[in-house]
Amino acid sequence: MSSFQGQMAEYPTISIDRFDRENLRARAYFLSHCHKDHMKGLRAPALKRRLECSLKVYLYCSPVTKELLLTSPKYRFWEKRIISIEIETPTQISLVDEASGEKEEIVVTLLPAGHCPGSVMFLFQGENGTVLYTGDFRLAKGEAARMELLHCGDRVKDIQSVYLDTTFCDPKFYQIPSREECLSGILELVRSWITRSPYHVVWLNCKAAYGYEYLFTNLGEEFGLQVHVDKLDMFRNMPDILHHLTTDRSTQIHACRHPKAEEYFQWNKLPCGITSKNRIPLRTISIKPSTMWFGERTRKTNVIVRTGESSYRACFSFHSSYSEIKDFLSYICPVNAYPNVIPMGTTVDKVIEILKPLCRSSQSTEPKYKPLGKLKRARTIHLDSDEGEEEDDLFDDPLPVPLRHKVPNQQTLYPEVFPMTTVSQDQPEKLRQSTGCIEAKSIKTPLWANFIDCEESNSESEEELQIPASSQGDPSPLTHHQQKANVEVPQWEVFFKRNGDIPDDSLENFCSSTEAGGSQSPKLFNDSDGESTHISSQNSSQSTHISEQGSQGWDSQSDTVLLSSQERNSGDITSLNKDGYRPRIKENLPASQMEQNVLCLKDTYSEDVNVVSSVGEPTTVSSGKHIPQERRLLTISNNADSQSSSDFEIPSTPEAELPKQEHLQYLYEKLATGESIVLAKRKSSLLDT
DNA sequence: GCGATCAGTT
DNA sequence: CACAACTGATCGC
Repeated sequence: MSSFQGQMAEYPTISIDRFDRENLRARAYFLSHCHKDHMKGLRAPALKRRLECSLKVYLYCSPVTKELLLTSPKYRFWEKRIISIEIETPTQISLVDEASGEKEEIVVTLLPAGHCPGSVMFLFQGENGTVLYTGDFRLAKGEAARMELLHCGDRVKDIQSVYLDTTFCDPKFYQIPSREECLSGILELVRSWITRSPYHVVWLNCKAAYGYEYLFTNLGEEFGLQVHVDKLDMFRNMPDILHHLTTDRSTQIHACRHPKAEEYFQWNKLPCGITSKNRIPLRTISIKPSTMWFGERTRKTNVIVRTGESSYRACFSFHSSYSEIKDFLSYICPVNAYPNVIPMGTTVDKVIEILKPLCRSSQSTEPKYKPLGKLKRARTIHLDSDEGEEEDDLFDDPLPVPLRHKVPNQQTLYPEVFPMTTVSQDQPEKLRQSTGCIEAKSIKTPLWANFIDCEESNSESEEELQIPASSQGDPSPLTHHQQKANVEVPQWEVFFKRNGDIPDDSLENFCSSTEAGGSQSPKLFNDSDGESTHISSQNSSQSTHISEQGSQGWDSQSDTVLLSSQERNSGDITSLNKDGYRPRIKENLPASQMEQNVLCLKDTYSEDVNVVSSVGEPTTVSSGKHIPQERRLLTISNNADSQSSSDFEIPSTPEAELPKQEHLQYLYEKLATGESIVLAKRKSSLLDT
C-alpha cells in the first residue's frame, strides 16, 4: 500500500498518485496506474473544484490508464483534462503557476512498469535533475538495463532520486518466482483439470484489480477458451485483452466474482451462480493467485500449492521481489532512493538501510580497508554450497560506482535521438539548459570491471553466441507497422511482453544442477504441515498431474502435483513472449543538438566524473561508435533471462587490453581489502566450466 | 446523504 | 504468506 504523499523533493509543484491535501495545489498531476490506492482524492470534490478553477491543470498518464480510468463514470469528469503520453516518448510539459505566471519546464518519459495494464514509471528531467518515480512495478532482474531511455549513450542516466516501490523490500521476500514460472504453473494446473471433460471448470479467485489480464489472455490463448468475467467494457478498445474475455458463463475458465464467492464454492457454485451445464454438475477447482516468496537460501520454489481438496494457491506477484528491487536500484544507482511503501512488519529506517548501500553516496570510490581475516566467506565455499544464485551480499563493502555498459537491446544507440513531443498549452519552446550529454562513446571495459561485475555463470552464452546479430536490433517492419497502425488503440502488451523468447532461469538452474551436487531428479515438495501439495518451479522433467478425483484422496502423496519451471523450458509456455515484442524504437530522425541536450539534461559526464574518475577515465575514451560483436551477442543472452545476472553482456573472455595504471591500482586496493581474491576465484571457476 | 477513516475479511 | 479492494461501523460536514 503506497504511502507516498504525492510530491517529490526535486519537483514539488507536481503531484503523482496522490490528489488530496497539499497536492490540491499542484501544477500538474500524474497517475502511474489505475489502482485505488494510487488514486486517493482523484474524484474528491476538492479536486473537482480545483479543476474547474485552474484550466491549465492536467492529469498525465499512459493511454491505457486513461482508457481504464475514463471507463468508470466516477472519473468521467476528467475526460477533457487527461493527456495521455505514449510509452517511451520523452515529452515536455510546461508547469505554469496560474497565479504568478511562473513557468517551469519538465520532460517526462513513461517507462513500462510491469505491474498492471497501463502501469508506468515516470522519469522526470528538468532543472533540478533527473528523478524516477517507479509507481508500483514488477521488473525482472536486468530489465532496467534494457530500458533505453534510462540510458544516455551506453551509460545509465545520472539520476538524482528514485521514488521506489518497496512493497517487498524485505529480505524475507528474497525471491519470487518469475512471471513466466508462475504463469507456466497455472497453465499446467488448468490444463490438467479442464482437459478431463467439458464439465471440469476452474475458478480463478482474483481480486478486483487490474493486473491479472496477462494471466487471462495467456490462458485464453493456450486453451482457445475465453475467461468469464463480470465486466469487460473497460477493455473495449483493447482487443488483445477483450478477445480472451467473455460474459458468457458457459466457459470452463472463470474469473468472475461475488461477495459470497468462497461460500458458493463450498457448494460447487461459481460466483456467477452456475452449478451445472446441460444438467450435469460441474467439477470445479479454485485457484487463488497469491504472492509466494522464498528466502535467500530456500530451494523450495513451488509455484502451485494445494490448499484443500479442490483449492489451490498459485504464485502471482504484481511487485518486484527483494532481489529484483536490489538489482533495479543498484543498476540505476541514484544519489537518493526513497521508499514509496513501508512493508508490513518493517520500518522506514530498515527499508532505508537496505536502499542506501545501493545508492551512489555509499558507493565510495575510496576502498575501505578490511582486514583479510574478517572476510566472511571465500567464494569457493560458496560455490560448493547449494545456492544457485550468487549473492552480492557476500560483500560487506559496497562496490565502487559500477562503470557498467548496459547495452540496450537495440542498436540505435548512437546518438541517442528521439522525437520529443511538447505537451503544453501555450508554448512549444524547448528547454534551454544545455548541460549536454557528451556524444555517446563506446567505452572500453576495463579489465577489472569484468571481475567486479561478474556474479554468475554465463552458461547460455555459447549458445547465444550462435545467434546472428541481425536477429536483434531493429524490430521487424511488421512490428513497426502494427504499432503505427494501432496508435489510437492503447497498447497494453507493452507492460508485460518482453523481448526475447528464451526462458529466464537457465542460469540458476545451470548453477544449481552443476554446482550443487546435481540434485536433478524430481522431488516432491510438501509443506511441513503436510497439508499442502506443490507444483514446483524447481524440479525438472516431472510431468504435471492431478489426481483423477480432484476431490478424493488428495491427501495421498501420489496426488502430489508438481510443476517444474524447466518444463517450461522444454515445453510450450512462452506465449508471454511469443509475439516477439520489442520495445518500440523511435525513428532515428536527426534531432537538434538542443533536443539531445534536453534529453540528457543533467546527465553529463562532468557531473559523473567526480564519481567515476578514480576508477577509470571513461570520458577520455573515444573509440568510436562501434559495439564489439561479442558484446552485442552476449547482450542477447542477457535479454533473455529475467532472473539471472544482468551483467553478462561482458564477454567471459575479457578484451585483450592491458589494464591501465589506475585499474591496477584499483585491483591492488581491492586485493588489500580481500574482495578481489574472492572475485578472482569466482572468475577462474567460471572460466573452468 | 456523502465522504473519510478504521477494522475486519478475502 | 501479501496484495488490493470490499464491507460495515463510526464520525463529521
